[in-house]
Amino acid sequence: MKIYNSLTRTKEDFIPREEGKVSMYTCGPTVYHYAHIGNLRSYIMEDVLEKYLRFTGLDVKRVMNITDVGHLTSDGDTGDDKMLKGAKREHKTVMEIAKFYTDAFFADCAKLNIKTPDVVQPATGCIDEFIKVISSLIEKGYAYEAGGNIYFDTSKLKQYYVFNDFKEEDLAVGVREGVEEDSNKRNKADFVLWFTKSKFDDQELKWDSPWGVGYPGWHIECSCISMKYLGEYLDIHCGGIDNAFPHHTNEIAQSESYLGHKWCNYWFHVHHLNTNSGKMSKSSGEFLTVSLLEEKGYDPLVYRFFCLLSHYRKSLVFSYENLDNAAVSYNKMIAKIAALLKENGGDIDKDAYDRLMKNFTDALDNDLNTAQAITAVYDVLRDGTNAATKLALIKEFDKVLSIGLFANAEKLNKAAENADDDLPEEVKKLAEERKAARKEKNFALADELRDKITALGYVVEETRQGTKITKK
RNA sequence: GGCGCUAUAGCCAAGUGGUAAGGCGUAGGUCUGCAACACCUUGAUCCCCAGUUCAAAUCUGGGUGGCGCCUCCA
Repeated sequence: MKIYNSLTRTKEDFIPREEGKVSMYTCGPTVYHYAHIGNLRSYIMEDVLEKYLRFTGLDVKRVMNITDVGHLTSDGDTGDDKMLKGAKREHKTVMEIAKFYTDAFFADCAKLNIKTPDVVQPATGCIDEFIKVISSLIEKGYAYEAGGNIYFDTSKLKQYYVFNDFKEEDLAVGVREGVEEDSNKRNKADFVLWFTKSKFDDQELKWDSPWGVGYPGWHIECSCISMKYLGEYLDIHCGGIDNAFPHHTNEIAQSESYLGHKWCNYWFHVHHLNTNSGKMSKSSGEFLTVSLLEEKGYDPLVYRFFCLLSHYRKSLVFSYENLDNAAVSYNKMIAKIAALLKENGGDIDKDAYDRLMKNFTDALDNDLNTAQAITAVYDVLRDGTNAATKLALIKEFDKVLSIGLFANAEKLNKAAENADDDLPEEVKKLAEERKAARKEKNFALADELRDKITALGYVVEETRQGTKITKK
């Protein structure tokens, strides 16, 4: 499989360090609010990556952190603590907030068929590891104390900017409103490993450390949690593109300084979901969550399908028009599969199976081209081979795509079978009358009766199998 | 200001040097009392300019537009 590596900025053959095994790390959510569907795009694409690696026979171990320690809006002693802000907003303790939104996050993932990683580790459970690594970095001369906080000294590195060709003097510090430069730093790019000074007197989560009571910086948790569960070497690190700098850059700085050797070989970055006005964020525009989409009548899997329709390294624009487009395509696809399920029968045609399977694997082997993989599903549906072969392929595809191709098609068929049973007596009666009217070719009456049924909230359609009445 | 990504039909989108996949929509048709469904048919020389090449949407250089990052962000 070829995969684009942000570190080398080229597509490379993916070769795990240990044959047959893959260690994979994902930056998890900060649990101070619901995840919006832009956040979830990354997790969907990473889920496809993980499942495809497994599909090709690799044994994947995937670890994800949960950020339940407050992040400041800047390394300077300014801004707000996100966890604390969330807690205040909802009159709960920080730990209650973390628990609530962690559960909410995994509930959303479940609706989107995102597999829970093998290890999920909240940052607050690894304070000892953080202290151990920070102590070692100080010993090795990569970190220093200033103004009560511990900072990483980026001037000690041969190359700090690994993903971008930033020049230190060109960095616009404080480019955002409300972000001030921290005068304790020796170098512009230095970052905090451990805080003891905070303007938040009521900071709930604090731990004792060799440097005083405080809490960890933003970046240290991912390095430590990864090393704790996956060891000194990592095959793939995933995350949103906005984390490439500074978060991932800092992770590399810390981890490699601590380990004394290269840490992670492949960096997989998912690009953003945008709205017409730019990047989707929690602070501006409509706050789009999975629950909101459900309220509006969309199956969460339609959103997953929508994401799969585009490449993970391209920014994707979300609009209801585009989602509707995806929903129509998705439902038609499901309907076709439902029809195949009724045919079934026949033996699997090995040649056709291999040929059509190749379309699918070729697509995903090429830097996880999911749009092409969806086309491979259409290739199957359109092909002249028998239903058994098609269904076998689709079942395999969906192990990776996870868009409920089989499950929803079966559901559709079952719903069609039981449709009549669920109808209210009133509707059934009108339907019988209409059937009789049609038989007598009294179409005026039939149309009148159809209008009555429609008025009760049902849709009447003549299919090739007979009259179908469904709830609107 | 610096750095990075990107630009394909009405919309979404693939394409990684050999003459533009697929999906949605549109229009026309077949079928059925009508409608819907289904099925068939229907569309672009690829932002602009220059260059390399027998050959470029695909490579190079220069523009222009969009998006992102530059210490909250997936």
